[in-house]
Order: sequence, then structure tokens, then C-alpha cells
Amino acid sequence: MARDDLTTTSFAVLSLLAVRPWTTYELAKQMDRSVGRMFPRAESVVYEEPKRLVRRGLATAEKEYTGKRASTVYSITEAGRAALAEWLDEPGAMPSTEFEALLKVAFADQGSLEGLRANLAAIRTHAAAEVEYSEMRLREYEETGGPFPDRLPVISLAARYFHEQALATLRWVTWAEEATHAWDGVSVADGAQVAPDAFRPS
Amino acid sequence: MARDDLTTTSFAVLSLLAVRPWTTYELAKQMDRSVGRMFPRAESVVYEEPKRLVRRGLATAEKEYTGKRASTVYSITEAGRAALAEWLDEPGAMPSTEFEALLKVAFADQGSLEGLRANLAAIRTHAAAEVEYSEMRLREYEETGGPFPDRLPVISLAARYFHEQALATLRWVTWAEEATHAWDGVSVADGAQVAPDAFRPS
DNA sequence: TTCTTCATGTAATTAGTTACATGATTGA
DNA sequence: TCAATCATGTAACTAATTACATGAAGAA
Repeated sequence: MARDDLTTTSFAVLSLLAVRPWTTYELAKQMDRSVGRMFPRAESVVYEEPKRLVRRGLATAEKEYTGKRASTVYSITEAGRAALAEWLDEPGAMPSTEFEALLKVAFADQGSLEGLRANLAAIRTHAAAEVEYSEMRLREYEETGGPFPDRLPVISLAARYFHEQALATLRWVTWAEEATHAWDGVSVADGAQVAPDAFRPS
Repeated sequence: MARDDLTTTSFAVLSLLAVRPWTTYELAKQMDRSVGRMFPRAESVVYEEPKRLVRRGLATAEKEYTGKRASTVYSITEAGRAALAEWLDEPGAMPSTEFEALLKVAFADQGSLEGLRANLAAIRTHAAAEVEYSEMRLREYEETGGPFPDRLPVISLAARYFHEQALATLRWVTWAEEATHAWDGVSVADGAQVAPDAFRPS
């Protein structure tokens, strides 16, 4: 008897199913758009999860056809809603971040100044895009209410989190680029200095 | 012939070895203290990596004894420094975050108001601890220069990133708790509202 | 003497990734 | 007719986690 326990990924998919029924294809897109920002998962995983939920009785599958092309629509069951509510009642795991580019910044003194600058530039580009994206989403919510207007109270909480984080990263990288601007090298010996305001954030 | 490619984890360990030689035990501790914040890994992984580096010729191992108790000290080789410098020259991966508690906030309308509040409270506690911790670290760097004073220019860049992020999360959760304070329920029907300033960050 | 820290592993398991493959439908 | 999107998978692989186990040294 294969045990397959429900993971956070399972509940992420179940959460989406609680909003409305979706095909796996739609689910994969939607994971990317919404859930993917707090819990990114590969497409292939998202395709497997609904089946597991069906095996557990938390969802049902229904085949539909567009001409000859088949698609499976998954819906949440009452048992699914109960399991979801139970899961939601327990506080979740705190954030865990992987940030390779920042790791390279922290050990930039073992590399080159160009490497450090290239890394900071890449982070800046990404952060700027994130800010733009999150502001676009906030505008969309404000103007149209988004695809699920009745979910806006909770959605706006999460949306604002991403906006704050993106802004913080952009502020940081702006400061970091300025702080390293005068450097002639990557180590103290070669002309790297601690910024005067490094420990006294303005 | 087993191929074992170097992962970001490998380079994380190699980066530490570039600073000074360490035993696996020290490495595991240090990963937790420094690298672990941008690239968290389980202890057992950290115990395996140095061996892989030795196989690749990027590090050397030397046995030492404290009485009868053996420990292995790993050191970086010239080839190791070269490989590290090469890796540092390429921009690294952008941040990827898993945040289960926020996922629960985003779908709180499928649960209970108590669940949402408990989650926000847990996030607040964690964020406050993070702010405190990062400020303690910043103070330490300012006052003592930290364990590697010559690395301070790059270390202070990373340290300030964590501080900014922690502050941003704390600001957000403070706002979120206030925004949900007047709610009587978790859905619009039950008395959840979009905060007046949800889309206009002050 | 007892607890904590130092010190190093292994075994079992799995969630997840990457890459590939296939074919239908729709719109330009 | 061609590209993009819709729609769904599988195969191979592995990095990583959790949990357990052992024993020495030093401090209280």
C-alpha cells in the first residue's frame, strides 16, 4: 500500500480548486500566476497533484471534450473543503528563500569587481521588473477587481506583500550599487570599503 | 563512471573554504550562521559536499586529532579558487521563496478568521525576531568588525539585504493585522473588506 | 556524573526537476 | 498553412530531507 501524504503543494492545488473547478492545464497556468509566487512548483508536479487529490477523495475528475480534444475538469469535494479548512487553521511555515545571486555578492571578494557589478545589475533588473509587475497587479485589482472580486480582501493582503518585498529589494540594490561605486577592487586591500551608512539605514 | 556535477551547494561550501579551512562540523555550523540565510541546506548535505570537492581536486582533506577524537580539516586548492572565481563571474539565480504561511493568508477566505489571525501573528513573531537578529548582527559588525573584518565590505552588503527584507515583512504584517482588525469574517459576505489603502502604499 | 558540545556519518525515502513527446484546435 | 496555444502526460534522474546512530571531550 503506497502511502502518499499530502504536501503543501497538494494543499496549494486544493486551495485553487476551492475557488472554482479547473482543468490541469488551467491549474498549471494559475499556479504560475498566483500561487507560484509563494510556492513555485514545476508543471509536471501540478499535473500529478489533482490525481492524488482524487485518490484521497478530496476532488473529483470529469472529462470534457472540445471537439476531439479531451480535458479533465477537477472539482473539490466536501471532504476536500473540510481538509482545506483544517489545514488553513494551523499556522504555516515561515519564509525560506534561496538567493544564489546574493550568495555571490556575499563572497564577491573571492572573485572580480566586474563579477560583483554584473550580479548587482542583474538583481536590479529583476527587482525593477518585479516592482513593475506587482504594481501592475495592484492597479488591475483596484480598477477591475481582478478575476475573483469577492476574494479581493485576502488577495490584496498577499499582493501587497510582494509589492513591499520587491520595493525593499530595489531599494537595497540601489544602495548597494552606490556603496560599491567608488570601489577599485573587491577586497579591502584593492580598494573595497564599508559604506559609511552600512550599519545606519536611513 | 558516476558523474557528480557541482551544485550551488557545492559552491556555497567552496566559498566558505576560500575564507579559511574548516572541519565539516564547523562548516555545518557556519552554513547555518551565514550561507544558510541565502541558501539553506540540511546538515547531512553539508557533510557530503567537502568529499565531493576533494574528489574533484578543489579541496584537500587532512585528519587531525584532539586526543582520540578525529576531525577532518578541509582546505581549498588553487584549482578550487579558480573554479570559484569562474563561478562568481556569472550572475547567479534570482531569489525564489517558499512561504507557506502567506499561501494560507492568500486563501484564508476558505478557512476561519481565527486561522488568519493566528497565521499573521506567527508571521509577526517571526519577522520581529528576524529584525532583532539582523540588527544584532549589524551592531556586531559595526562594533567588532565580525570574525572576518577584511570581508566586511561584502558581508555588510548581504547583511543589509536581510535587514531590509525583515523590516519590509514586519511593516507588511503590521499593516495586514491592522487591515484585518475590523473584519468580522473571512469572506466579503461575512464582513471582510479591502483596506482603504490597500493599493496606495503610504 | 551528567549534560552539552564536538564530530561524523548512514539509511531510507521522496518530492521535485528537466527534458521530451504527442496531438488537437484556433487564429492569422 | 503555419505558429501559437490548448491539453496531457512520461521517463530518468537526483538533490535533498528526515531520522537515526555512535562515541569522545569538556564543562558544571
